[in-house]
This record gives sequence, structure tokens and C-alpha cells, in this order.
Amino acid sequence: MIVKLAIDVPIFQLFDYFWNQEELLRDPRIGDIVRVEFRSKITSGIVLQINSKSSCVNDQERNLKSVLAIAPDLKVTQQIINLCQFSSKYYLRPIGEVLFGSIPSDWKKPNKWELLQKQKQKEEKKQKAPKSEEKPLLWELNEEQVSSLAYLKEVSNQNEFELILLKGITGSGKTAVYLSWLKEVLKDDEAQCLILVPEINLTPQLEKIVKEVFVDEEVTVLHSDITSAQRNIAWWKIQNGTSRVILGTRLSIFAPAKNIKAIVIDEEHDNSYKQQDGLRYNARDLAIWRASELKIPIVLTSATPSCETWHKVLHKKISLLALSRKAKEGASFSNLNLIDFGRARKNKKINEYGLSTEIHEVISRTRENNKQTLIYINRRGYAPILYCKTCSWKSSCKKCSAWMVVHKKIGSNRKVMQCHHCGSSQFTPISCPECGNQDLETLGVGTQKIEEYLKETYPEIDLIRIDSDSTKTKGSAEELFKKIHIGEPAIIIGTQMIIKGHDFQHIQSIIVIDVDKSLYSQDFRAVEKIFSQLVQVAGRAGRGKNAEGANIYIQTEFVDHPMFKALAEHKYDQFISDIVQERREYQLPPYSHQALIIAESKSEKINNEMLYQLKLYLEHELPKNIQISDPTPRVLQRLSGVERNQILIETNDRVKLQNILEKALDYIEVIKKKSRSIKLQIDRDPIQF
DNA sequence: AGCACGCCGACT
DNA sequence: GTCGGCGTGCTC
Repeated sequence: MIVKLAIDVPIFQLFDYFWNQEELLRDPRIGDIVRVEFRSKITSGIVLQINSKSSCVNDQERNLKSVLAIAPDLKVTQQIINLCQFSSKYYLRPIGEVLFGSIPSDWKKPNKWELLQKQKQKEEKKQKAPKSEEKPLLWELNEEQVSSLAYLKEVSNQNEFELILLKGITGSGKTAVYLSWLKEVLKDDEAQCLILVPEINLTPQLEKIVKEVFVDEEVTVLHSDITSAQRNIAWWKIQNGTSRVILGTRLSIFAPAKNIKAIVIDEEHDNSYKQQDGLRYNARDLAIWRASELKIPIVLTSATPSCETWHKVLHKKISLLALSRKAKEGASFSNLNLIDFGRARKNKKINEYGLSTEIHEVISRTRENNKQTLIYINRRGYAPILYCKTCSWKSSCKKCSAWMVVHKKIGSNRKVMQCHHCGSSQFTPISCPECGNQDLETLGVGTQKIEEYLKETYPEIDLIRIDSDSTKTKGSAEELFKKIHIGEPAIIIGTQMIIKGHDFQHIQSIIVIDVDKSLYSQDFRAVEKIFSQLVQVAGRAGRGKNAEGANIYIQTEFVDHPMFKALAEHKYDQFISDIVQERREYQLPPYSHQALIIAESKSEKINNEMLYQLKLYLEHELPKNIQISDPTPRVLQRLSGVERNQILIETNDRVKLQNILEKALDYIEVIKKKSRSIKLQIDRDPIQF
């Protein structure tokens, strides 16, 4: 007997091995993990096919190797194999890479199998935790929530695939609805459920809530930062059904649960569901695929749905459940105030830090009310650029086409400059490296500069800065958030980190500076991205019981931008519908399907030549309605010393896209053999260009 | 990917 | 002579 194995190598083929029945003592089964010698090294393979004959060209002469052993207990379920096979085909990556990326890395190492077995036995011996004394967290649901829940329960009884969008602003009680639903689903003792979140470390309180709701369940939390032992144990618990609630980031879509009855994708519009390297999958899309395979309902949640999802709503391919009110009685919306940056500048009411007089008034007024001000700037560090006035030298990164950002270093007077893309870092020069001028200045503002300025201007007000630099050490983020929750008057300065999940009771004013860079952006998704961020930021306040709505102040040159009107009038649906309409006019996703072919090498010229060759090849007998762009530089052309260029393929026909990408892949494989100095990759449904 | 093979230039 | 640089071929 011959088995065809997937091996963890980036090659689009399976490998034949003999299956020696007498030695292995049983028949092979699809999904078995086996020990084999591959390229004179011991590794594991996954059985994907069982044949009586080898399809190797000259299998008589060629000495096939034999499977050496079967891993005790380890097995990749058929469900996961199907999901991986689909991913492999859709995202055009080798099946071996996809499968081995979906299981704990210890499974790949036969010398760890014994350890894995011990871990499993230890888990099995563990008594099931006694029923908790604590009462599970329950909600009193409002009318809207009750009817949404009723709908979801109804859907669950159908045992069919259904795509549902649970739409509602922060504080409308989406979490309460879907967790109540999952609780209902788990009344079936066999059932399991899967909750996907964008980034788990940003939403520790969701983890807490889930554990409180499911006090009697083993909640498995999955993300890329857990140890391999934790991951192994999680796999056992999920596979054997001990754990029925799985909460995790995008990688959890590959969790080997056998009996998933419900999936939730929280904040479905979030871009972190898309993996940006290797297997460039979108976990939200794979989740929808998995749900449809399993014939189960899947709930997407968002206050600002993605165009892809909203398009489905408009075309009735998704059921819409809308929560329009704030769940807690008395909680109210934030009021939007626009600060006309252009006019303020003309009237000389903008200082050198880019802050208008009005912002100062807001800060003072809020302090007088003993409340907190939140300043949202999505830019960490001191300043984005170091600049020489004399010769206009700028702090560019040697390895990337990006500026090095100036940072204040704790415990040092000297500032450093740091590339946020490749991580390289050095002290800022004392004099200009080009002309020797001693008078270098910083351009623009980051969180640290604002902090420094406000410290001088308002020495009596506490400052709390929250960005990835101020929260590097373990526990420091919680520490800072705790300080905010105590509610002493303060100014909070924060980046994106601050806008996810937290519920602040004492914030009266929210100030947003620097939205304009998103409105200038070339990226066609930039507006919806900033829109979603602003809705989230506005949702940080006014959530408490009887809380007054906070005031949100946005400083912008584009006071007439329709986005602000939508925000002010809370007409989010209309705004997203308008964007969808715009996408239709310009034939952008979801009205077209896109894929990038990315070339990476030492030279832009090599990239462009190769991409042009590929384009010519693809254009030969090109079906109608497919456009292939000329090679263009990526938005970040150079990263860590590697030049990056791309071509964009667009079509409104999914099947044609699949076909042309398969054709491209064949060609890429040929190129790969000939030239190793260039790397070519396909990014399907790209969100970063 | 990752490793062996092989073909060239530099060097004790 | 031989050590080591990295282009290329191959993996059941």
C-alpha cells in the first residue's frame, strides 16, 4: 500500500511512502500523522491519500521510503483537512504549509510525540472541574436584544447555514446578545462554539466576560503568544470536546473542534483578520466558508460593517439584526463638534504643536468639571520626522522607504530615531549628517510630544499616555487603564490601543487630531477605516448608566466631508451604503475581485522585468473582463533592504480570477526554479497595497 | 525551506 | 593543495 503525505515544505506536491502493514499493525487513515525520513531527516507527514499504486514516474526503479511509525493519538480531522484544502486552493499555497501551519508545531517533531501523549493523559486524568459556585453572568436584555436573541435561537434550530450581521454601536449590547445565544446553543451537551476577535490582548475584558458567562465551561483562549505547551493542551481539549467555548484571534479558525454549532466574528470589519504574510488568509472569510460547510449559523458583529458585508446586506445575502439603542438606560451618544483647522490656522489660532485654541479651551473646561479628556492621535513616538532646516535633510531609514520616527527614551536625555517598519534604531545625530548644521528640528507630533507639551502647559493636570511604548512591560497597560477608571481628572493621550473595548466612565471630552492624513490617503479603504475608528473612539465614553454623553472634537481641514455629517447624525448605514455605491461606480471590491502578485528582490528593475514578463504571459489568451496592471511599487516600496513591486489583477468573475491565478502560479513555480534572487507571492483579496 | 553538490577565487 | 563563497537541483 502507498500513502501520499503532506510534508511541511513549500512545494506543491504530495510525497509517496510505503505503508508496511505488518510493521505498522493497521491500515492507514486519512489525517494520520506519521514519522518519515524526508531528505535524510526525520520529520512528520500527514496522510492525505491512500493508494494501491504509486504515481511516481518510475516507481519500480525508485526506492520509495517507508512510513516509520504512526503518531499515537495525533490526528488531523477531516473537517480541518477540508478547510486547509480549500485555503490552499483559494490562497494558492502548498497544502503541506497550510496543514502544518494549522496544528501545534510540536506535532511536526516526532521526538515530541511522547511528551504530547503524556500531556494528553494528564489532561484526561484531570477531574472535570466541579460546577462552579459562582453564578454565571446574566443580562437583563432590552426589547431589541430579546428579539435579536429570539431570532438567533430560531436560526439555531434550523441546522442550516445562515449568515447574520449583528449591527450596533458600542454599548448597544451586542456582546450580551451573542453570548446569551451561545449559552443557549451550548445547552446541547455536545455542542461547541467559536468566537473570533481581532486582537485578544486588546480586549482582556472580553475574555473576562466570556469566562464569567461560561463559569461552568472550559474556555480556551487562543492567540499567537501562548506557549507551545498551552497550545498542545488547548488542542486536546478542543478536539475531545472538553472545551466547548473557544475564544481567539484569526488562527482559531483552524481549531479542530468536532461539533461547532455556532461561530461569532466580533468586529468583523477589522483588518487584523487578514494575515499579511505566508498564507494570506482572511479568517472572517474562512469562517464563513467553514460555517457553510458545517451548515451552521455564523454571526458577524460590527458598528461599522465592512463594505463586503454591507454589500451582502443590501443584496439580502445576510440577515440583519440591528441594535439601535444604548443598552444601558440613560447612557447617551457623544456629540460631534468639528474644529475648522483651515480657518483656525488663518486666524492664527493653531500653535506649533498643531493644537487649536479651542482644544485648549476644551481641556480647561473639562478640568474645571473634574472630568477627563481623551486625546486620540494615531501616531506613537515624539515626532514622525527629524529635519534639517538648512539643507532639508530628513531622517529616512536606510533599509526602508520610510522616515525614522523620533522617540524620547526613558532615562536618557538623548532622543533616538526608530524605523517602525524594520525596527532599526539609533541615537539622533547631534548635527545634520549632510551639512553639519547643529540645529535639527522635529516635524509633526506624536503622543510623546503632545504629552511633553501638555505637561508644560497644564502642570496641574495628570497625564496618562497609552501607546505600545508606554505599555511594553507586562501589566503596565492594566495599571494605566486602572488609573483611568479611578476617575481622577486627567488628560489621556492614546493611539489605536485605547479605542478597543474599554468603557470609560469619566471622560467628558474626546479630542481627535490628525484625521486628515486618512482623508488624503490613496488607499480606497482609508475613509471607512478612519470612520470606524472615530465611531469606536466616540463609543469610549457615555456608556455608563446615566452617563452624560461626551463631546467629541475633531480638528480637520475637511469640515464638509460627508463622513462628519454621517457621524454627527449617527447615520452610519447611509454612509456605508454610499461607500458601497461608490465602489460600484469605480468597480472596486466587492464589485470586483482582486489579487496582487508581489515581487521581492534586491532590485526594483529585476522585479519589474519579472512582473512584466509574467503579465505578458498572463495576457496571452486573456479572457474578457480581466485587467492586469503594469508593475507598480508597493506602498512601502523598500522594506528591510528588500525592494517590493507588484501587479494587480482585477475581474468581476471569481472563476476567471481563480483560473488566471492558477496560471500565474505555474509560471511563478517555473521562475522559482530558475532564479532564486527573486521571491514572487500571490495576495488574494488584498487589503494592503 | 533547507541541504548537498559543484564550480570558482583567495590564501596558509 | 584546500577552505569557503553562493548559484542550482531536488526532495517520495
